[in-house]
Amino acid sequence: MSSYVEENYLKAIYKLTERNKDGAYTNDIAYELNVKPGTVTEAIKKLGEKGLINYEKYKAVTLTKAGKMIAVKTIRKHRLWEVFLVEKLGFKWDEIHPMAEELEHINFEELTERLDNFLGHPEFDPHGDPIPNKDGVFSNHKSVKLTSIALNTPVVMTGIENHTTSFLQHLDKLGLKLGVQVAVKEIVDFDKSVLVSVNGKKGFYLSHDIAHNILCK
Amino acid sequence: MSSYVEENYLKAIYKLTERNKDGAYTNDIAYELNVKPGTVTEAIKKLGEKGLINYEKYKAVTLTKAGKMIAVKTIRKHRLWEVFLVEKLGFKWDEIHPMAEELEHINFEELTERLDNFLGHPEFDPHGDPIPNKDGVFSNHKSVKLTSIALNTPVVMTGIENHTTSFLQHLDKLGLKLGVQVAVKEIVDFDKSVLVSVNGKKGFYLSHDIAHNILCK
DNA sequence: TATAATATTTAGGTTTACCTAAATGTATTT
DNA sequence: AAATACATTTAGGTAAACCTAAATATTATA
Ligand SMILES: [Mn+2]
Ligand SMILES: [Mn+2]
Ligand SMILES: [Mn+2]
Ligand SMILES: [Mn+2]
Repeated sequence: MSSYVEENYLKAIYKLTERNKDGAYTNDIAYELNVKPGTVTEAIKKLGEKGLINYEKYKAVTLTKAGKMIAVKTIRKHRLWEVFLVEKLGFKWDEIHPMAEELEHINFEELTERLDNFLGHPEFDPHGDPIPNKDGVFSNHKSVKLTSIALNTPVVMTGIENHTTSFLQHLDKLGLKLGVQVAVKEIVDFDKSVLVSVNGKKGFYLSHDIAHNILCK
Repeated sequence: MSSYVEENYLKAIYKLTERNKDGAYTNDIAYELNVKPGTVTEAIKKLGEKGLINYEKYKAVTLTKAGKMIAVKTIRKHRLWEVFLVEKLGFKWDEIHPMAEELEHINFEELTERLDNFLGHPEFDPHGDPIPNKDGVFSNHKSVKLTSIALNTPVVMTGIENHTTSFLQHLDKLGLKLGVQVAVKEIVDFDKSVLVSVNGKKGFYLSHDIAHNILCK
């Protein structure tokens, strides 16, 4: 299996396992990678034989230590390139993901480490997601959803839980970017929408759905 | 045909056609890409159908306008990434080619143009090769081989005609890098080796073979 | 101009990564 | 516990990009 395809399977399994501790299901992997379930069965059997995942027929799969390392290193490359695209080339945070999806498969350790150095060893990517170090260790963020912040308690926006272009662009329009100070002024009883202030200034209402996808500290 | 493979065929044909104006031969393309001649025949037929090359059975192939554009754009990406790797990440000129071979296939026009801008619109790559602009136009260098420079005429080293690691590393060892001033002090009758001075200082002898691969202006 | 040498193509295979659709296994609901 | 729904696997195919080896063209040489 080409490293391109292999890395994408392992990354998908990693992502799904973060949510579902049991492991990743065939159908979910298929959905994540835009392929059909039969294709996934074939692929995960091979990854199992390679010792990269734990595969048992009809069971959810999990990553082995080796598989997890490849997944995490791919995430590291992805996020470092995203930092490069934003910090050095001036792209916006909603434009970078497709490029990083390709760049993450360029495998030269020396390139990754020099890039990391060039960028000043960033700890988080432009979406606030942590960048694992070269040994695969993540620095822990401990952020919480905006929907669980107490009233009138100022916090800093540190991340997001939805990475769609439309969500990112909407946040831009509202001036909600990483680092801004946010405070919840009111929780609307009717629909759980929240009134927020941004950097002290009088703010606006956010739907529960939006607030739920904003992370703060 | 994947853009990765397609770009490599077109690039190889471009390179071979630069030398052999008739076009590129099946066997030469095969050698260039490390594949077997039968594989090339199959590939060039498809590229012909796509309108990227002019293919006639048993004849050398040439690039169409469309094919040439893809080849040149691939070369542009390759050389821009090489500048990045040297200027920004601090790699040496003998380390960068394999990485650029991968990076050149990342196809996002906006990425290429922003990279170009970030690098200050370089005209030449770290090996002295010209970087075509986004319309595929090369700036002309007009350099000549060190073997055809008149005695005691100081010139500037601007390029090389051999890109092997061993050649590059040898030049490094001799202090022969792009931009140095070189003068031919003597041409040895016996073996056509040349005595050169470098940046005014007393120099050393270079075999004809080495001198022949050094370009000056 | 035959013959030999060399280049190119063709024929028949393989592997990878995908597909559809049928078969089978697992889970949920009556 | 059957029946039904849903998930997963299997079976059989395809297309891309490679291979080897045989067949055929072209080119060079005797
Ligand atoms: Mn991303
Ligand atoms: Mn990100
Ligand atoms: Mn190169
Ligand atoms: Mn170069």
